[in-house]
Amino acid sequence: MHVLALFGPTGVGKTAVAIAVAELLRERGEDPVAISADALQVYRGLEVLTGAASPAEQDRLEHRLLSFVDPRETFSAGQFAARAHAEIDGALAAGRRPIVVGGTGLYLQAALTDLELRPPPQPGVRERIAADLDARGPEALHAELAARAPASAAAIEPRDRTRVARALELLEMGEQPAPAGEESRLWTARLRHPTLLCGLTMDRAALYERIDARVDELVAAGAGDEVRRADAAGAGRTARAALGFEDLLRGDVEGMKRRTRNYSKRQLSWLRRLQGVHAIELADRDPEQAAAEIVGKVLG
RNA sequence: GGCGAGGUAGCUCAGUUGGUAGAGCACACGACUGAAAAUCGUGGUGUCGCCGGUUCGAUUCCGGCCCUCGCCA
Repeated sequence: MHVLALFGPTGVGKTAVAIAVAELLRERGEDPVAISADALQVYRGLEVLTGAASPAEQDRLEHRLLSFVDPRETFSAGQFAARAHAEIDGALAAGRRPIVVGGTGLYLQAALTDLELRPPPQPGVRERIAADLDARGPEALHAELAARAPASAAAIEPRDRTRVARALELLEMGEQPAPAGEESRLWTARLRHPTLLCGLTMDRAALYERIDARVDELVAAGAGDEVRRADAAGAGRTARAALGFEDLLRGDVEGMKRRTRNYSKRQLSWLRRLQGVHAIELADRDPEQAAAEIVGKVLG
């Protein structure tokens, strides 16, 4: 049985499509299960802010890998990969159709492929480098990296704080940098299981309108309260990176909309880069029509 | 009506001692290996309010007009 993967930008309505696909699959006697590939919907207590499938939606289709991380904890693609592999393998072993649904490109690839990620940071190393980064700036650390590991530095932009820090971190741990270019497995077509990958797309102007409307809905549904509660409870660095987290603490709804639109565009860049994607244009169609195309033409 | 400040990119503004202008944001495209809803790279999109004067040349100096904001009537 093939894994089905649905990838698309935030606001495109992935959950509704996944549910509609699941209903068609049940008519064919299948037992589908959704496996979320989303870096922020993993946190407990941020379901409204992150637009996770609601309890009513989860009644219609079981969703895995939602709301299982304490927001005070930091989480990572590496931790996610192990969980996602276990969920997908478990579903297949049980004869269930895994529907990987997501918006986080790196998490989708982590779920579908064997990325061979470098080791996680040792305790204290990342904190020390972060402090150094704040004090001296990324370009100074990049220069240091260039002196100690020229090949590693050459693959990284001097102002790219995250990657400069990660490269130094690996260097101090005595690890090789992640492979780049041809060596990278990020864009490989070699997946862990036979997979049918659908890219959900929509006209840009329509997508941006939906995002703006969706942010208003999330705020009306209490996203601001969620964020204040998580903030008071000591939310960690990775959970605070959720779109709108810092914005809503400041009451900046427009800022959350802007960041969400920016993000959706980066997701579309990721989508175009993926190999073997079946493009599913949502345009003016409802989720049932899109689901019919996916089940009929793609799944066959 | 008087006084003052201002009109430059989609927005907020900088600037040009006179040689047709540039930042941030927005927007487009791209990168992406244990922070990825993160972090970055590339791209300037323009009747410099309008009309006239001076000048080889005016967005810049001068005059008039229009508009906006504030204060005073």
